[in-house]
Amino acid sequence: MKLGQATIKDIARELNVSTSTVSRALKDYPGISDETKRKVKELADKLNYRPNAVALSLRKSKSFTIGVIIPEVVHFFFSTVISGVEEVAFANGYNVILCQTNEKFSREKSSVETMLSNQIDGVLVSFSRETTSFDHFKKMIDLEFPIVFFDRIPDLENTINVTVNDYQGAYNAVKHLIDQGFKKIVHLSGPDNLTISKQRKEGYLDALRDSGIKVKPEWIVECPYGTEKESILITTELFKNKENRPDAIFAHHDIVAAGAMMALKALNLKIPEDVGVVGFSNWQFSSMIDPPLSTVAQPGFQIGETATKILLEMISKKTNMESFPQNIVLDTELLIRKSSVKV
Amino acid sequence: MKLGQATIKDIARELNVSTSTVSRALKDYPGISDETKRKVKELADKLNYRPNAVALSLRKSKSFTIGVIIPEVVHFFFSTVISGVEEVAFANGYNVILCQTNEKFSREKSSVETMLSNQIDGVLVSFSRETTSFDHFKKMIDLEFPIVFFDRIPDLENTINVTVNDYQGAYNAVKHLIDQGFKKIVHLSGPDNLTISKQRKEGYLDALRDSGIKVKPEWIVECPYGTEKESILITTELFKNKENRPDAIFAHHDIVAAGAMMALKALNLKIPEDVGVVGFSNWQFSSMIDPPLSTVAQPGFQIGETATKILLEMISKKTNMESFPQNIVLDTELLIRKSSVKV
DNA sequence: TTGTAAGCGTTATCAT
DNA sequence: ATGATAACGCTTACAA
Repeated sequence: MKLGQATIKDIARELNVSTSTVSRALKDYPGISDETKRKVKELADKLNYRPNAVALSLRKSKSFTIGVIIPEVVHFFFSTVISGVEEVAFANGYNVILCQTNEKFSREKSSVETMLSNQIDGVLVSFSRETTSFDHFKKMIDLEFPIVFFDRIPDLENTINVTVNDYQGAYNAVKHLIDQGFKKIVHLSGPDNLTISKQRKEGYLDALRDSGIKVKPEWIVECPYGTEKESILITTELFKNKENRPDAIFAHHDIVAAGAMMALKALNLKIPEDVGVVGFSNWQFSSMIDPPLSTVAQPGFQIGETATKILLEMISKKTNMESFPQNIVLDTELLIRKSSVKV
Repeated sequence: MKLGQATIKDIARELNVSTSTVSRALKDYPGISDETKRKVKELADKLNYRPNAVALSLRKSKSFTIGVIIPEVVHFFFSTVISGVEEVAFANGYNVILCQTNEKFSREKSSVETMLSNQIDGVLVSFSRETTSFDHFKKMIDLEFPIVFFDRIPDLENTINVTVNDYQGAYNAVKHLIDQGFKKIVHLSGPDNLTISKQRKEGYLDALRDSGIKVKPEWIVECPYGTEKESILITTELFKNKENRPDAIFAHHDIVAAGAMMALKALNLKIPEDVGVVGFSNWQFSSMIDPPLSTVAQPGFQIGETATKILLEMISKKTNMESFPQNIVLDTELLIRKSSVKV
């Protein structure tokens, strides 16, 4: 495309051979004289020849590019996943095209269109908060287009998903709070339509139930946006009255937990003496805040790696769809720090 | 590429017209009967026709794709920049291909090759910590390949760069520490080969000089990796002895500052009473740590937006190279929080 | 108003 | 050992 870029044709012309000869020489096909090979390669080198990946894509119906659709890059979790994706993709000669939806359904749909138009070989998806219809993904699946969902997975048949055990992670976190002697544990939950939110809520509920603690409905508050500000407002509301004040928080993720901690401090409540706090995701900052935040760590990098490995396998069709594990569930790890440990 | 994907040929065959007619009808070219247009569009719709972007790329020598080469996605600053890039690219119908170098020179070189092979229309670059030779970029520039550097800019002629005023940001930060009464201010600096590191160091030096403070050589310590751990080690070393102990830290970025704060706390030094701390970049966590960290905020999103806008202009050659501003320098903002304010 | 054909860069197939 | 040709999907002179 760049004016200066040499093509196979240029080499062929200059050497008075055919393009097929050049093509073959460059890839060491049998049946090309060493002499020719040498000349071709030398000239290619000199002209700084670089195969045109676009022409190859067209010819081979394969672009060596995978797409990633995620809500937002700036979320630590997602950027960690991308790192894992990039790593595996790069190691296998694949490029990564990135589309962030900013949690918008419309952007997600157009991202899917773009990706299909661009003949990408497969796609990794974690869908937006707004997404409730999955027709756009269904379409891809029906076309047998390689697609792997991670973190946020859809309610569809025959999808391949990579997640962490959100239920167990939440269960362990809440169990830990109970073990520490906390009894009135509220849950700042995530958007209701996401499976991860449901799973974490279930884990929370079951942990309380298993310990014989009756859950009050007002203990579960949805934080749909998951921002610090939202969390501060909600937490302040929950804790401002002395009577019946809860004594612990299990937050849907660390930003929400951090917001809650700020609100608690503003109310002059001590963490963990008055209120224990556990978050989810182990964001970069979680070990640095005061007190350090206990949290459920998700292996983001590993999620990215795993999802990409599976996707690349699907692409190269080493195996058929049926042989793929439908759901890969990775383990979380409860990191106990000061915010939840009674002294 | 997907077996199921309809092409212009399919439509042509089914409708008994030529492919050119279909092509023209689809894009409302003049000189096509309304009747034909209608039929073509209807069928296209029914077959779920989607133009093959790869074929278009090849034909037009234009891929509507830009590349981004950065050290690491997981850095809050870079992911913020990507957000800005994505936003502008998307709004203009461009895709974003992402390559992270993991701060490796070799990866950077191969990324450049990949991008060139893939006929991307332009590239945004913030190079790796290891990079000291710029031949690979020089090659692109000589080919008049559209390229915009941001944040980390090379020592090359005729490049277009988007940065923040690191010098001024650092100067303001250190001036602020001096105004607060701190006198023995150390600088935990960045990798020496990066312009940003040099600029920040200069700002630091000039601020001290302008206030008549003599800088001791041992006050400047390089933190090449910029990790929390590295910073903890270095800070502990710097502050463990009572005599001649410094009384403030200006860190090259917030992670380093956060590490320093952890080290100070471990030494039982109070922030900001005993030691004032200012960071750089306003990472997400900076307002949440204890005490909240004063820092120099960089407009990451805006850097991404600006760089991408310029790149797209270069691509569409609305203007010629000479008319481009060589250096866009955006302003930083000093965010004063508790970590640097003497009570 | 529509069709024909060439071409973007590459490779696979069939000749020679 | 090498060449000619068609094809991938699409656009665009040029012709009709």
